[in-house]
Amino acid sequence: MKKTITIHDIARMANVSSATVSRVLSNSTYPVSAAKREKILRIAQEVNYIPNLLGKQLKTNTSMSLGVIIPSITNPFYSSVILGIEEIARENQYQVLLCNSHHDPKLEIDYLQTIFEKQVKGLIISSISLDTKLLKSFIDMGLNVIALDQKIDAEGVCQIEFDYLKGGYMATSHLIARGHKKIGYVTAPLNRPSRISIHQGYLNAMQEHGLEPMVRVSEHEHVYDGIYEFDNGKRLTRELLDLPERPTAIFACNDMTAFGVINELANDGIQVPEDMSVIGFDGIEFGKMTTPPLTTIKQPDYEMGRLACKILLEMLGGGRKSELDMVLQPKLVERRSVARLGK
Amino acid sequence: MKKTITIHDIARMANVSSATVSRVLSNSTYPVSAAKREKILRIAQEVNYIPNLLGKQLKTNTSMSLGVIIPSITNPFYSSVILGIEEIARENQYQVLLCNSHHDPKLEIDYLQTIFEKQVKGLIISSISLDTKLLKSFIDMGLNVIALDQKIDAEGVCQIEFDYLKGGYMATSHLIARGHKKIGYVTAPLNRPSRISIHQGYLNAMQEHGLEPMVRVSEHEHVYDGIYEFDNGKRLTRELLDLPERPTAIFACNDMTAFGVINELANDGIQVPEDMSVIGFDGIEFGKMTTPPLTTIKQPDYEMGRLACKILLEMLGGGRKSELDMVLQPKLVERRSVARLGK
DNA sequence: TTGTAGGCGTTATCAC
DNA sequence: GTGATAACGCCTACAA
Repeated sequence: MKKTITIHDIARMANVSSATVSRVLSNSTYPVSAAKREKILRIAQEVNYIPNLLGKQLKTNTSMSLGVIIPSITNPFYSSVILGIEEIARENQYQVLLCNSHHDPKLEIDYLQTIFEKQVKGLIISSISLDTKLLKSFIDMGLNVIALDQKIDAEGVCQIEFDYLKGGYMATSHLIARGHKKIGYVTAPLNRPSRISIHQGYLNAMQEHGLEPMVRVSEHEHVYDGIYEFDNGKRLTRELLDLPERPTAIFACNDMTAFGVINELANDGIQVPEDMSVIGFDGIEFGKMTTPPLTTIKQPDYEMGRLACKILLEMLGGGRKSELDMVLQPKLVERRSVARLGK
Repeated sequence: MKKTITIHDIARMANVSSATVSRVLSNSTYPVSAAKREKILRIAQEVNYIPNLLGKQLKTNTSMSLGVIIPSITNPFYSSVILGIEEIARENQYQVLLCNSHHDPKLEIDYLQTIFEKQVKGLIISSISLDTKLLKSFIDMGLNVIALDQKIDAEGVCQIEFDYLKGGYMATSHLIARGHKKIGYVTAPLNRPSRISIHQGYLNAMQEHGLEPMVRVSEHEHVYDGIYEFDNGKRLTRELLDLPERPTAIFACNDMTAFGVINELANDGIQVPEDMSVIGFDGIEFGKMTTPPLTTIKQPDYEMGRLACKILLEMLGGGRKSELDMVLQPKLVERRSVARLGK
């Protein structure tokens, strides 16, 4: 294993001081004679010099890394978010430290701590459980944080939220506009702000049209997991089908759940959208690949990641320190799982 | 913004030397009197001391980070791999630096360089394009690398491969065992070892039973992307359906492509598995959620990630430096997209 | 334009 | 047990 080469080695070989080498090799604007510059560059090349960023970072007190804490990377919504984050980070020479919290508050805290110890100055986090006191203390010590998707009630964090209420309202209104009156809503437990809002949006739309809500909520979840959502969709749909008066359309709190709905319907020989309309929520890529493709409410995942990272980098650059909050808007994506009633 | 506190500050406050503080706070086994230890711990607690890992890492020449370079996190296969990696990493106090290469050789090199400059000593990479000379030089300088899924021809890298040939053979044999004789194979371009192997496995099985291959290959891909695969599946299925003699079963080179196959069939009113059997390859989670659930060949993604990380950590721990290569085995996952012919 | 020297925060080697 | 002190590799006043 080769010995690693430092600027001092190069300085010796080039008969200059390590300061000069540093100035050349760190692309500083500091003036260095063309001859020496060229010589240093040549030697660095020859000996295959690799800078040790730890030294630089210790000195300058910057780690070119960003922390990202999300529940789970296998959730396609979050993997798109990360893709967006990482893309912007890369363009700015930053790298991403990935942390899957699994919604575990203890893990979140551990990650937060380690990240900060590594002198990471920027964090994007989607959390519902984080101790805001702790977060606040890190912010006081210079951490810049962006709360994604899930609101965090702490001063100084920039919020990028999503209008779940409007999304729920939009989905329901779409079904109503298509002539549906008996519209079922199936949802995971109402134990998160986002879920509560979607549900409320549904209720608002129904009430506005004098329609009777038909809601089915699954019991408390233990693990967050795609198959869990899928099974929820199946089970709750079963309940809806067993009703004396079945709905003509089902709205699911997320796309995975909607896949479960469609599956259960298919098992019963019920055609979508001919016999039953289905609408989801999230707009994950896989919705395009189901049969039929899923009509849904799009939450801009990839764009959300890009935006979050851009803002974070601005904050790091000393730009806007001001609290900037924003609410991203839902968008209806019409595919083929919703039919006009009585067509 | 508060001033950050160092061990020297604590040393001053406790009337001890910074060496003693370091010994206590870094959990060294070095003997320190109980009284001082207790005092130092108390003060550190009071002033909310946060160690600066950059200092430690510079001194000890270790960054507790691992690099992971994969094509794209939005590919569910890779997101499962990453989940596995990150889990094991976390259990060992390591963190993951995530890099999406999009199969771009230039990006891969950039990432590799940066990672190494950050003094990362362990890398897990899935690449088909990496310059092995460069990689070799990093290995010589102390980088430990594990090639995942895609073989890298460089001395000193540990390979964790997957038996694609056997997988392709298994899928085809399964269809044959179910009574199918006219079996179509649809695939993305045969420009990667893995794809070539699956294809070959198919050919082997067909030949072994004296069956005539029916292969459809899509033209060169530009972007790697789920929808691209899906569309491939649709288009190639179309070709198969337009044949004078249609197949009774279709084998797709991956699950996303298989979803496209199923979709195109459904658009034609062809029922799966009643009118046509379909089998995929990968075993991603979503295969459980389609209608019908997709029979497929499982490639152990999550377990692969865990295994890779475990081995990497062993290498880092100075354990096995020996070249250890392994080939993970495929597994048939029977769900409901394959029917026995003439049942 | 160049070099000297000090320091970033930590650990490790020595003496005591 | 404990404390100076010297690194680790780099940057950056400041002086020349």
